[in-house]
Amino acid sequence: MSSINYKKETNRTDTWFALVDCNNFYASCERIFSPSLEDKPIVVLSNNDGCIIARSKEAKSIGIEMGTPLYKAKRIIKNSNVQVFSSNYALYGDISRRIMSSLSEFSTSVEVYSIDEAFLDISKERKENLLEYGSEIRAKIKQWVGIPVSVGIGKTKTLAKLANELAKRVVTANGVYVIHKLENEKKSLRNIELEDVWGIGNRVGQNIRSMNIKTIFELMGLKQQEIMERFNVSIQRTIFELQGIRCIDLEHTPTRKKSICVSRSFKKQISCIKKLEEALTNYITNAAEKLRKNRLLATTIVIFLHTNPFRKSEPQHHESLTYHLHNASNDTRIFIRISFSLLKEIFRHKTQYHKVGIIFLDLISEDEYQQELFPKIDRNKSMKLMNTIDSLNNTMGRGTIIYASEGNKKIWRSRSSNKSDSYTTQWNELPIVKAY
DNA sequence: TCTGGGGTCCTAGGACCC
DNA sequence: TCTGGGGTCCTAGGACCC
Repeated sequence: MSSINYKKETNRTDTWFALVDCNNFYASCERIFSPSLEDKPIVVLSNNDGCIIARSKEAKSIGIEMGTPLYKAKRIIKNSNVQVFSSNYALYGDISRRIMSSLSEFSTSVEVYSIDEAFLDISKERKENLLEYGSEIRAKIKQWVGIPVSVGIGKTKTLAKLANELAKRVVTANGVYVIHKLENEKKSLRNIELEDVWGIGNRVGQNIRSMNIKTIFELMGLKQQEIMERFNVSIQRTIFELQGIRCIDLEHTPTRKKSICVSRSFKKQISCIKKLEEALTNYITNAAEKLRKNRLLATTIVIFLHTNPFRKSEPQHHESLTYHLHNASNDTRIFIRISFSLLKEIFRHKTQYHKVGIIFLDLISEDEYQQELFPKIDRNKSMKLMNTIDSLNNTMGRGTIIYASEGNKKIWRSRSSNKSDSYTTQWNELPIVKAY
């Protein structure tokens, strides 16, 4: 059994982390510019209008479950007049950026953990009244950006996460909860399951239960030796963190990406390789743009395709192919050329495909690039061209310059039948205010 | 008819090397 | 009669997260 480097003795005891989590983030974003939606049930759909991935409080309370396919919820949506939105990542991403930059007012150490969550190290800022500080954060974000957030505070990231769960569930908490010592929280944790702990999913939860450990308290009450013997490092870390022993630090600088993936399901199944190439061109264009934005080069590319796994009666095909480049690159043209030949190898005729995608792996920084001895492509020219295309697409709008192999019919486009405007990122979609 | 997308980390097992 | 041991790297798959 491997073990972790856990340092009880050297562990700073005066650390306080806050986890700020936006409530029903996507649904709340939709409300900022449509105040009439306040108090109404809202759901937001995944790409291709497939599943429900965000629900307002009202939508949750009428029993709409996370991840439900839209078609299964049609009836309740109609009966309860639920407002349905296709996902609008331009809007959510921009609102997220505003929140994260606001949070830097409250701590010099902010880790942006996801689009709607951030960890703050608030040890220095305000130790004497944590609850008050949490409330201040909550009030200011609502005032400045218009998004309701919950704040959980604890001595480790795992405890801050758990506190955040309580901030949402404990009625009297008003969206802010501080865990000083987990031992004292028996009452409020009554309805919290093992799986509600950050790092414990369904599988691990089941395993732990099968060891006859049923509650968070039993789990955190284990002796060190027992923990080391019975669990792998990930779970060891989680348990120590519950005990207030810090094992997971704040990540101050965003770590360099290790992979970049772009893939989408199609509106309709596709059996023609030409159409797959068109879709793939579009995904590669996006993925390569991400590479360049992060000043990265890819050394390995993987392309994959598959049929619709839910259509069990139809022949299934699920395959991927990997290619290692001699020289790392971020030139879209090179990726398109290679991908097309990979696609030809795995494509099967008379098969109804549902999705293709590309993954870039083994990413290196542009600064680490080693010049080829006999380059086939002039790298300076390539960089100039890519930069020009990127800047045109940035300033004039996405899709101003596209690659010919993307085609113009775009029958592979994902469904997005009810998307709100990109109020804050597109000049022509600015909200209009009428004053009478 | 209709079921998302994008990541990270850990582990076990095999290949390979000396 | 007798056929080691230890280390590293790679990969696939599992589990987790949002």
